[in-house]
Amino acid sequence: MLSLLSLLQTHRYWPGDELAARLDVSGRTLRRDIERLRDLGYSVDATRGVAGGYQLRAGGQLPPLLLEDDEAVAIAAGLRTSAAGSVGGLEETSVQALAKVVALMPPRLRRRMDALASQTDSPEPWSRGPTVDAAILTTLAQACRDDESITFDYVSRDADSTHRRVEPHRLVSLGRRWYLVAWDRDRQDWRSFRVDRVSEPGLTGQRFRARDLPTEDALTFVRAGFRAIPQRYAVRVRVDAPADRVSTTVGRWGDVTPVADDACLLEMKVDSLEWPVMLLASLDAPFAIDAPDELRSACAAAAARLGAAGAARTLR
Amino acid sequence: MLSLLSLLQTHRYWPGDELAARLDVSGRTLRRDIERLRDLGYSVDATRGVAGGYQLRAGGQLPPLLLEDDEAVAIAAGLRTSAAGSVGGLEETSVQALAKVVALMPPRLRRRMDALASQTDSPEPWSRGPTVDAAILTTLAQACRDDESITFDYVSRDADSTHRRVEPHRLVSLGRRWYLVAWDRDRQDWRSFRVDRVSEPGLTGQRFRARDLPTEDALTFVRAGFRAIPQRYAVRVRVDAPADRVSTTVGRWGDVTPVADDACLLEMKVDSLEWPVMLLASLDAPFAIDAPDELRSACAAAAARLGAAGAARTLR
DNA sequence: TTGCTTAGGACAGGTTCTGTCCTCAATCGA
DNA sequence: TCGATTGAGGACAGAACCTGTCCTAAGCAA
Repeated sequence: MLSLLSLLQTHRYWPGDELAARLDVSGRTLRRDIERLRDLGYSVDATRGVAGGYQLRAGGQLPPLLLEDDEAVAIAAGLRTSAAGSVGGLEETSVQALAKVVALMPPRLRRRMDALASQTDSPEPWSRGPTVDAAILTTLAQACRDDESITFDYVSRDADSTHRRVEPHRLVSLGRRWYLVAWDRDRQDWRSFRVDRVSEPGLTGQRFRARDLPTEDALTFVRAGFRAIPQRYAVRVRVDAPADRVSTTVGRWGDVTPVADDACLLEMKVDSLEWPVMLLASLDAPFAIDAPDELRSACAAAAARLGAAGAARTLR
Repeated sequence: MLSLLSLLQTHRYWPGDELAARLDVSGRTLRRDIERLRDLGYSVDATRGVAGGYQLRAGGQLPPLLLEDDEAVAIAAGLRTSAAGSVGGLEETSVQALAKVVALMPPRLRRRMDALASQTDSPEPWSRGPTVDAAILTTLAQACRDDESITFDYVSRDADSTHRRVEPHRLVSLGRRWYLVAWDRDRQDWRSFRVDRVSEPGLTGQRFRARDLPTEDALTFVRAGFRAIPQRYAVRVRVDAPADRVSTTVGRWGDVTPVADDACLLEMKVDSLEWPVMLLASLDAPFAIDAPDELRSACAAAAARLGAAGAARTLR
């Protein structure tokens, strides 16, 4: 029946006798198998008459997906970018799905995926959060899923590097960073680890019995460990352009509030002024900076460089 | 056996008697079923002895993937971003995979996916090519796969809008744009359509017999229809910073060639100067513009705006 | 060495599947 | 309207397969 399901997925439309020939069964048996698929919840439509046939429709449940090699690699690549945050709100699910796909990938597809990753630039080179290696994320996700203890090197905030042996519980995406909530075997206590500071994760092959978290869930645990550190710069700039035009460029990385027909207030919270400078440079509109002072300095410096570039030709 | 496969995919490790209990079969039958899966090409590893059990390994082929609802939505979202070009070289495969996943998605998951897409910003708001609606791409991909004729509205280069009835052949990704190669029924000839100019695509339910292209493949056909239009601006800028530092920011959208220890040549081909201006503004390094003249003007204009912003505080 | 797990053969009994034959019904084109 | 072509599905005989039971063998960790 997997063969039948596989055939139905590769092509939308199949005349019954063609399917039967492919599966080397009689027409009656083919109709019985179709009926069995339907009983299992798959939606197989049929058309009688001239040019009749069968087709698998989206039904009550997603059937097992039978993927070509290239498709599997594309799925893994897409999930990697989602796990990196390009699709807000799906990071954790993307990592789970990626772990599942990667765990089952034949080695030759795994190598193609890795080769692709190594020659793919990050879609957002000025990353808003630290870059997290998708391979590390995937390994951690697998360990969480399988209740398998792991070891890794960890660099904490005060730059000490330690070797850790932990029982991973859950991965949490919070504020553009990934955290691993795990039981630290050496410290005999729960810890929350920034994934961007994790390196050389290794599966140990040892399984453990999952422990109860001291908090209601992993997200709560991670938050409890926070001292609320506001982002470094709160940018406020008045831009003399319509809000919708500015929004188009800013995207989801800032808030744009109309203050007049052709003026708006742009607010951003950032750790680096690089991106607001880039943004303001590209807006073909006058603007006035309300805060912070550092942004004015950065703009002045950029203006000097851009101005000097304009002048350079004149001297030739 | 799908139940067994499903269980093996959800968790790495299963003792045999636990699996047997879950499936409500005897241990012997469980071992027979495992053997059948192995005969079908799945790699099921087993460990005897204390803490023994079964686990599904990546083997010679990717097994059918059994996905949770959230995982399917994450896969679709990731494929959408890949189809949009965030992962170079996989656009066509991503669209194919997306078409397959979407075709089989139960309506409730389809709605969740659409809802997510409508509230997701493009990962690159300053798109290098025209934005292509992933839903349109998916519809076109399905029609290509199923040899089903479609209709759509089309705005050609000279802004005429026409209604078309075509037999789609192939989607081609070329130079950051998507093209549909199809047989136009009304004009009785092959045509290549820019997907960003397609709207309201509709499946007709009518299948057709695939025709032979007049060229060797669809890519050749699309290229034959090109007048080679060079991109509008060829940017050449000398930057007084190390090449690797500049590369980090530029990513794959420009070429960076070292010309000295702490200087390099940046070359980009763009249709809009917006992005080079942004880039140069954010580089904390002096630079000299070799070409084009328009970039100097744009930098001077940006410098004026950024400079004015710096001056605004002084007046307060 | 012992206990715990998987591996797999032999067997009886029961269950399911298959192909054949057939009627019925829907669809499409002439 | 009619004929051809497709799917739907019942009845039947025969074959094939599956299951659980019982058992021995083997690998692994304590």
